[in-house]
This record gives sequence, C-alpha cells and structure tokens, in this order.
Amino acid sequence: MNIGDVATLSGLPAKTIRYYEDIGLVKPLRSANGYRTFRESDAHKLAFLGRARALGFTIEDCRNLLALYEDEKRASVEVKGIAEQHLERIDDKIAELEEMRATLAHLVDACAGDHRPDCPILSDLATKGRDAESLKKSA
Amino acid sequence: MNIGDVATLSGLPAKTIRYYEDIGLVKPLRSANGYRTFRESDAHKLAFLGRARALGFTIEDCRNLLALYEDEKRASVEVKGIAEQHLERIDDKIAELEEMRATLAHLVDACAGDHRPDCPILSDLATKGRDAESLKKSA
DNA sequence: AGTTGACCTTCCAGTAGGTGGAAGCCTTAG
DNA sequence: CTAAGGCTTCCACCTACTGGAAGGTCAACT
Repeated sequence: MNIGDVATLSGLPAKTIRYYEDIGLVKPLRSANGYRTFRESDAHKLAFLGRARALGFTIEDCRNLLALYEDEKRASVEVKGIAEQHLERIDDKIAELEEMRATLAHLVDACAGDHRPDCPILSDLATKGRDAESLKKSA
Repeated sequence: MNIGDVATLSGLPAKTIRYYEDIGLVKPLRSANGYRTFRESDAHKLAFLGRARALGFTIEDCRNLLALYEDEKRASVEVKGIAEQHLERIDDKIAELEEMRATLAHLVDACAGDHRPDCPILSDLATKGRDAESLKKSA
C-alpha cells in the first residue's frame, strides 16, 4: 500500500503519517522507487493511533499504548494506568474550562451589547483586583 | 518600574512580558542602561492581559480587546461579540472533552487492571470500525 | 576598590502535533 | 508526449510561551 491508501483507510492525512514515521511510531518499508510501502500491520497501527489520538492521548501515551498493544505479555493494569492518568487530565481540563465558561457567561450576560462604550466585560478585565487599593475599595 | 516589578504586579513571568513586547502588546520605554521602563498604564495593560488570558482568550483576542479597551468610542457589542465567540469555542471544547471522557471512563471501567494481558481498552483502540469488513460483522 | 548576588539584556532553541508549500521525481491514461 | 495526480524531501510556520547561555548593571557589604 502507498501512503494515500493508508491515509484513506486510517482517516489520517498523509502528512500526519509521514510525521508519525519521523517520530518513529510506524516504520513502513520502501519500494524501489522510494515510495513508502505499508503493510497491513502498519495500516492497523495507524488506525489505532488515530483512535487513541481522537481520545486525546498524547503522542507519548500513544507510543506506550502501542508498545503494550504489541506486547503479548503486557499486564492490563499498565494500560489502565495510562488511561486513568489521561482521564484525570481530561477532568482537570474540563473543570478549568467550566470555570472560564461560568465567568465568561456571566460577563456576556451582563453586557448590553449595543453601540454604547460601557462594557462590564472590559471593566472586569481592567479592574478585577487591580491592586491592593482597589481591592480595599470594593471590599 | 523595571520588568521584575510589573511581573510581580501583574502576576506574569518576566519572560512572558518580554514576549508580549515582542509581539507588540505592550510598548515599554527604555532607560539609559537598556532596561525596560514600565509606566502605570503598561502595568495596567499587562494585568488586563493576564486576566484575559486566564479566561482563555487567544492573543489575537487580547489584542482586539485591548484596542477596544483603549478606544473611548467603542461599542460594547464588539466586545460582546468577541466574548461570545470565545464562549462558543469553550463550549465546543467542553463538549469534545466530555465525549472523550465518557468513552474513556467506560473503557477504564471495563478494564480489570490486573496482571493479565486482556484489555478492553486496547481491544477498542485496535478494532473499533477497523474496516468495512469488521463493521459488517459487528452489525 | 572589589566582590557578591540579584537584576537586567539579547539571542537561540525547544515544546506538541502537526500543517502548508515549494521543488522535483514517478506513474499512468489519453 | 504530455498532463494529471501521487509521491518524495525539506523548510517554514502555527500557539504561547519557556529554558538556558552569555554577558551587562546595580546596590550592598567588606
């Protein structure tokens, strides 16, 4: 298979596949004309990578998951460990975004959104805890 | 004020402040010894930037917000527009993460996490919709 | 005066995970 | 024989910083 074929099969752009070769995630063969030649197993790996990436695993996670995948004697606890760590990262990220969302939604709601210059969003960005002085005033 | 002072005041690392000067967000003066000299207004801007960044606004958003902030004749609808777009981005991101989270939590839950090699997480990554063939089989 | 230590400067490189584009082969159909 | 499309490499760019090296400056202490 050429790169275009695995790209179609795996759903990954050819550019990304070349990049994955660069960083050692896949090791396709080369045919006489210099083209990359992908085996079934390469296509399989790339699909695996695509799905792991879609779940938000980092490239390093993917490298480890792939190694475990290929290791017949792996212990599932290792896989689970990686997944649990990632789950935690996701939860942290969600929490962070929820907090931003709450603040922002509140500000958007407070803003008239008309032709006038008065804007609670800008006021908030400008003055919130500007210094000890303004803190004292608002307290 | 030297860079260390505004760093303390704004809560931004000195490195970041230099970077912000590089990309034209602040324009501190220079004293005879080559040190950056920050006015009150610069410190103020940096604090503004710090808060906007903490809400997840991109640098480009920040640039625009800062411009609106300094424009006495702005219309609040412009600010609100930027904020609303950002809110939408945040919501999209949260939705994406929630979806990952759901899938991942499900997989983690299904994985024994012991010394044995059997692992639903790897199975899922390896086989989900591998190709038209396997899709047909599982359907 | 000398020295120490905390600041400050610039510049270069690297992070994650690709993406875009240029310049140039290879292959195949018409 | 030529044109289209696929493939190759290489280099640059993206976001938003961060780390580190090499070196100038300043205030305090000896």
